[in-house]
Amino acid sequence: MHKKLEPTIHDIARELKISASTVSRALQNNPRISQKTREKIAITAETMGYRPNSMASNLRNKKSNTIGIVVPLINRYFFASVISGVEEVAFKAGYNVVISQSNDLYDKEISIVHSMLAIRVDGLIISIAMQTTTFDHLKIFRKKNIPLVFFDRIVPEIETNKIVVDDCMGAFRITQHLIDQGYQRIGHIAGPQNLTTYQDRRKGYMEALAKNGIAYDESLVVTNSLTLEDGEKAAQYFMGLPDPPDAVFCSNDTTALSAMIYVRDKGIRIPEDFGIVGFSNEPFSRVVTPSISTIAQPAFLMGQKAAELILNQIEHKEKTFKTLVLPSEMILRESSKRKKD
Amino acid sequence: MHKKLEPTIHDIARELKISASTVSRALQNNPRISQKTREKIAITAETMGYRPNSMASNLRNKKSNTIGIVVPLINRYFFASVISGVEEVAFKAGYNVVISQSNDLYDKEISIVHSMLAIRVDGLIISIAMQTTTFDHLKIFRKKNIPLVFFDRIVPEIETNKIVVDDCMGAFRITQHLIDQGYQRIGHIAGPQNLTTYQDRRKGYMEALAKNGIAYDESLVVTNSLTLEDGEKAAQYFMGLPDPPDAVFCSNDTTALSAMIYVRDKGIRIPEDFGIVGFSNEPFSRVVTPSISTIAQPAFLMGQKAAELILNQIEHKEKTFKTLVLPSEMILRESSKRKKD
DNA sequence: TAGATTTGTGCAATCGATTGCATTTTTTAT
DNA sequence: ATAAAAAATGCAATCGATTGCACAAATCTA
Repeated sequence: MHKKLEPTIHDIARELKISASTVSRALQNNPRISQKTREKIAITAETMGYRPNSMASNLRNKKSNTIGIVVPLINRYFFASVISGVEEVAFKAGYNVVISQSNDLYDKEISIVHSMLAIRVDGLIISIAMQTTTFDHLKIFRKKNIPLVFFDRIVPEIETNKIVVDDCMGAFRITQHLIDQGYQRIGHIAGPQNLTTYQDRRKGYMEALAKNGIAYDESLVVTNSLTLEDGEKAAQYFMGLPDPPDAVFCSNDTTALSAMIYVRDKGIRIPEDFGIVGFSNEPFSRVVTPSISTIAQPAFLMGQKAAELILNQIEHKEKTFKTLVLPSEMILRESSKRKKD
Repeated sequence: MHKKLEPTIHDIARELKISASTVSRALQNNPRISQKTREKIAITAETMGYRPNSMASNLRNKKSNTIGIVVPLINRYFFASVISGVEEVAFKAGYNVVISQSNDLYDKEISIVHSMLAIRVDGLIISIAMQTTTFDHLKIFRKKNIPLVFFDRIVPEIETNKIVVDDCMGAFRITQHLIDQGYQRIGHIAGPQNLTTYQDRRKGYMEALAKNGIAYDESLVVTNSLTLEDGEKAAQYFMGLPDPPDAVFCSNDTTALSAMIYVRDKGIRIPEDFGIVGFSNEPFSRVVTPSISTIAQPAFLMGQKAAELILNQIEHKEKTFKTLVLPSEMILRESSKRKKD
């Protein structure tokens, strides 16, 4: 017995002694095909185990039914959650989701983006790599008019849909919280300043200081890549200052954690003697001791919204671009609450 | 000016006044085309911004260059890491990765798997849903001879490539560790027993008891879905027993964590009065207080291996199936080390 | 220089589904 | 019963890349 191939509409047509066009139309429930034939075809298709070949219809329709998503790292909780949200919405709408990760490398990002173009994704959702500072590879999408959505790490100079959380406001509020708790000298661990995300967090920090009449002290701001090691080094730097800070706002929870461990191991009490807050609400920040105050970003929602935006562009040919700013939520925990309420 | 379409090989052919076949061959570096023509074509393709339409070639070649991956939940660290590993290997090999999540629901899994068939994935990598107990939707792959790889949550009755960690051994060793630490009555929080993963962890636990001449006490084993709440409830149950255990081996870190918090909040000292160990090495287990002893699974490696297996099947038409058992690693932390070494 | 090779290109069919237009069949009106 | 209108179906081209085979051009042989 030779290999059994997948049945096609032609096989169904032959079986029923009708034309392939009729089969095609019937399967799409085209009203021009009589009810009777449609049912007959549906049944035959079912019994023959027919499944439409999407490569063929995609080719003909010039539509891949695929959404691409590019993130720095898939196994980062925030990004994984965004992907999860995208998948949920896309799947319901009948789209497939192709993923790839840049590992925060510029060259890989370029390579990925080109591959996404090659497979003719109907739209691309992307959060750019830390390394990325030029954007020709993304401008192609605008030129070719392929829907493009940036999330979290956006590119201001490209006009398209964008979704961010209110980084500035989040940073402002949590810095204000530190001030409210009576901390006097507040340091900041800032992330790469080529990313608006981290620019904004820094801005929120500075605005909170300004609003409370606290002078901005550049020596209290450390800029790095926000790894565990970076957090520890920053903490070490802070503690070595002649007049060290008594609290620090970290641009992510990872550095908040390693800084906290460093400070704690120095025998400094948290939050009594030193306050720490992070950003992102990583799962661990809730369960470490002391638990870390932070800003929660609605990652899953962000993914859903990103998918909705891109689907609108794809299907309704929405022409206007918006920038969604999703609200962040301040979550206060042990690491910064030294006042009793 | 009307819409500028993507150039095709026909456009290149027209431009150079040659045939599309020649262009096609030249772009594939077919030696039958002269060096000179090949270069000419390469240059024209470049200047025209030509990108092969993969839908067209996929259709013709009956190959989608796509690997599907189905996991219960994308934003679970373990699964996200596996996906990350798959993506890395697949991308290097020129394959795209399409993802979908079952949310541990049987019906969604079926729906996803059918959609993967519809887009004609060249292979599927899957970890089945907790709910899944019948497997017709997966047997289709065997029938149609589409490469299939199970990882972590496998289906024993389907003969194909599989990758697991040594759950039984991991469970055995960490239970043995508890015994070595002098714990006498060791409980177990078991996961859904329709999954081999959790069967094996339970088996390892029982074997360790047996080896040490400890009678198996059914009242010390709780089976549930391993959520945070389940862990807390289990702990509550254990502590309410007339003769409660003095240690517990939890089938995942999530229940280990919530059980630990419950026990700790009861004022019981960990590890002095009560030992806790988990499974999976979730990122948080290292940073909570006390840190949780656990079994690390090489998730990223698992993803890489899964991709390699499936690529071998796809490209070299490898006929034999193997079951890779990756070694797990025992990571001892504060929650179970009460003896000084 | 004619004939045999080798090398380079092109023709046309193919992959499977879709669709404008033409054609056939059925229904309705007169 | 017959023309006109409506409904159902089929033909053939198309989407873009690939490839077996045929044919043409260049090179070699005697």
